[in-house]
Amino acid sequence: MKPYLLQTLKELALLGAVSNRVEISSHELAKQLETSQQTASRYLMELDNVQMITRELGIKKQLIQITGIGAEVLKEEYSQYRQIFELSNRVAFRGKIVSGMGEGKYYTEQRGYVDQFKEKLGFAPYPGTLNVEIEYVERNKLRLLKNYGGIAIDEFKTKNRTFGSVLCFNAKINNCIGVIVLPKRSHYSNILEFISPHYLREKLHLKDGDEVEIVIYLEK
Amino acid sequence: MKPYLLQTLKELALLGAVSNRVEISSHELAKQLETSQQTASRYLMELDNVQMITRELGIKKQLIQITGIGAEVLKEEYSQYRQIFELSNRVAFRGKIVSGMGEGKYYTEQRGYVDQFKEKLGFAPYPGTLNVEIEYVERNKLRLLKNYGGIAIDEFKTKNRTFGSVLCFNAKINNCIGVIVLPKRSHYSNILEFISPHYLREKLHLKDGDEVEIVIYLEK
DNA sequence: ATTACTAAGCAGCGAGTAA
DNA sequence: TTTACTCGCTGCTTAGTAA
Repeated sequence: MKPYLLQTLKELALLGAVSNRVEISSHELAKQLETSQQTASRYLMELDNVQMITRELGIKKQLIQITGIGAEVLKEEYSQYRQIFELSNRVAFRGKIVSGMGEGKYYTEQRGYVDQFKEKLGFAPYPGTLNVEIEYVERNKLRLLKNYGGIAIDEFKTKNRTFGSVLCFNAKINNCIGVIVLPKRSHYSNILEFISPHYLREKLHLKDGDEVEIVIYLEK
Repeated sequence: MKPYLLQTLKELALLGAVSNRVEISSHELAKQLETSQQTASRYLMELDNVQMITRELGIKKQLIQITGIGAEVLKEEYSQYRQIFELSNRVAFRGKIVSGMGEGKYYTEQRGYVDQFKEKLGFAPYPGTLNVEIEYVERNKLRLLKNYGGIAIDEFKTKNRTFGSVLCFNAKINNCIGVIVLPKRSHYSNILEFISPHYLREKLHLKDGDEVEIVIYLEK
């Protein structure tokens, strides 16, 4: 959606056009938007074309109401601003399901991790992790997360090797509860690993390439 | 502020740039905004020019943080969306102080009105109204108001004439409590009349031409 | 008064490229 | 890799104007 159309839609919404028809001329709208009458008129036509408003053209003025589609767009925008200012104890990611190469299963079966998961998270994970690939740029959000803490799982040693400490965050994937596991060290990876008492891939009917929505909840 | 700059600022904020420095290249930003690297770079320069972000240019990437000015712009935007979706029991106006021609005083001194004000609003108004001129286009908001009700003051007759019924709405002008009085009949006027137990013009140090913010609170 | 067309001008876009 | 310049081209804007 073009930014100037969004602005126009918001202006109409502020005049009450979400729930009522609003009487406004292209000239008046132009004044509100600080642009010309011609441009305002064109904006209204464009919004009409993409079915975000309905218009009743009279001989003078026009009655405008925002449609369901238009209201959805505004709500999405509103939710992003809430994300910025209100829900700073939540961090959201979009990503898509990918397969690991069995390392998830290997790690989630280590006694040293499992015992701590039981103690600190309250469950033993289903063997294996659900891997979600996120956009590289979202590592900025991951950095936020690491600063905020999370539930620490300590490192431990077996006779063969050392298993590094990890940070856990309560999260939801497509609204289903689970836990995100991030290696405490290591640089940023574009894969988020999800553990849960259940086999999430089956429970959520997910296959590789599916788009998912992840929301992480910060404790403090 | 140009709409596309606002969108860019919002995108940066979603990555956490309000409270943290965010590491991002113009190419990555371009991908987020679905535009070209050159355009993203130009956007960042423009935002920098108007002091809405600070940049630390490294040889790779850049560290970006939103400034106080930038955060203000985003908050204003957020507040408008709240207006649309949350505070639909509030209606806000901007306007400027104007002088009436003494009619306010004439009306607010009529026994027929004063007695009803005392009974239904709980105070006798200071004689005279504080008049605020609003943008003509905001009559759309006034129409919303009238549909929602308000406190009705009934018409009454003296031996000389009839005084029409009016609708009262609890409101704040520059955060100071008072009551907006709208004639029940009559077409839309671009003047809002404010009554209060106090002499508001003095209490708020207002003079003609001053910009004020009015918020009307709907009961139900 | 309106809305909205045409036409011309100009701002913004992005390919190419330098540093 | 980066950022950001130039410059040609596209598309948005607006003056003029018809209906």
